[in-house]
Amino acid sequence: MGRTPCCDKKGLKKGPWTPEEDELLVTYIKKHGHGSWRSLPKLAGLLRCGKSCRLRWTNYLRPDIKRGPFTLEEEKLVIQLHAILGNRWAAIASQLPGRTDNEIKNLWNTHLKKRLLCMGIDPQTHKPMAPCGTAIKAPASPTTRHMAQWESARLEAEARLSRESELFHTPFPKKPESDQFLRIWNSEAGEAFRKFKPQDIKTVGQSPISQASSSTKYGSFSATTADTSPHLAGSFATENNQNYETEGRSCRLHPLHVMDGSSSSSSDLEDSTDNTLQLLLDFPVNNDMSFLEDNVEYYATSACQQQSPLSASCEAFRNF
DNA sequence: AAAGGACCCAACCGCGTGACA
DNA sequence: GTGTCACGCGGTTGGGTCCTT
Repeated sequence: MGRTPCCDKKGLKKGPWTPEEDELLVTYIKKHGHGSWRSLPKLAGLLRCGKSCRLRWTNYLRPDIKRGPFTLEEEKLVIQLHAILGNRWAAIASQLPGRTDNEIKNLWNTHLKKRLLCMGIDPQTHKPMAPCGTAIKAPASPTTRHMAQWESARLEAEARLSRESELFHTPFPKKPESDQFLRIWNSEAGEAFRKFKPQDIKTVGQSPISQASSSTKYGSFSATTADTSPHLAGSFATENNQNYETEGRSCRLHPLHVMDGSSSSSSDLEDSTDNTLQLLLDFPVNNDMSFLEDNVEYYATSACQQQSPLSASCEAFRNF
């Protein structure tokens, strides 16, 4: 299957957008929504391809775009998320309201990458670099990998929900971040977790995560998580066990919390899988997600306070 | 003040993939 | 099952701006 051109480029304008073009695009989208990007330029009276219009809108003209320099908190968050997700800018951007993937990509390539290098941190591995300039190689523990995969899948799902709810007619409400987690919880991923039974692992061999993600466009994730998710669920719940208070008080649930794979061996995880998975299944299912309300702040601070694979980047960044 | 290098960032390019006929 | 369309994503580019000499 050959790649099809995004549009017939004959007579189409390229290069910087003029204020007049911006005005045409904004006016049209405000009135009709973007609909099909391919047909939008013609309908809006623009001599641009749909792709160009989409990029201009998503990266610049969207009313919820947050302009101006990144704050220190945002930069820290980008570094932390990059340690988990790598160069998956869209997934990272989904965690920074008002910031675009392009903006974050530029921030990373122009500022953060260099800053980490200057501090002796490998920007790809987020580990201290050996004197020769290469990162000190330490094999990621299964726990680390599993949590990273879970975090990736979670962020992907969240990004998708975010996109779905980002129809123009909605006035871009400023929702508390916890609402996003509530949406996740109510989404297919959360649904799968709520319905998941331990025996499913044995009989089906597929995790709730992979079940949930298999129906999404992010199926490529499910292929990965399917192999590992029993461990993932174990590690997820194991850590949760350390922070979950059953008396109805607040509890922490955050993957970054468990990024230190050295804290538990894989055999420990195997042994505790039944108990911990049960704990996971015992999670509140009545939409009481108050325990996640401090999640965002947790993102911004937790990895820096703990010994995690992120701690090298965070520590160096904090002291920069 | 001028020249040239460094930096920044908006925009483009090409690929991967889901949806659909 | 296959081909096409449409879209989103990550990588790259190039022109404008800033900084240094």
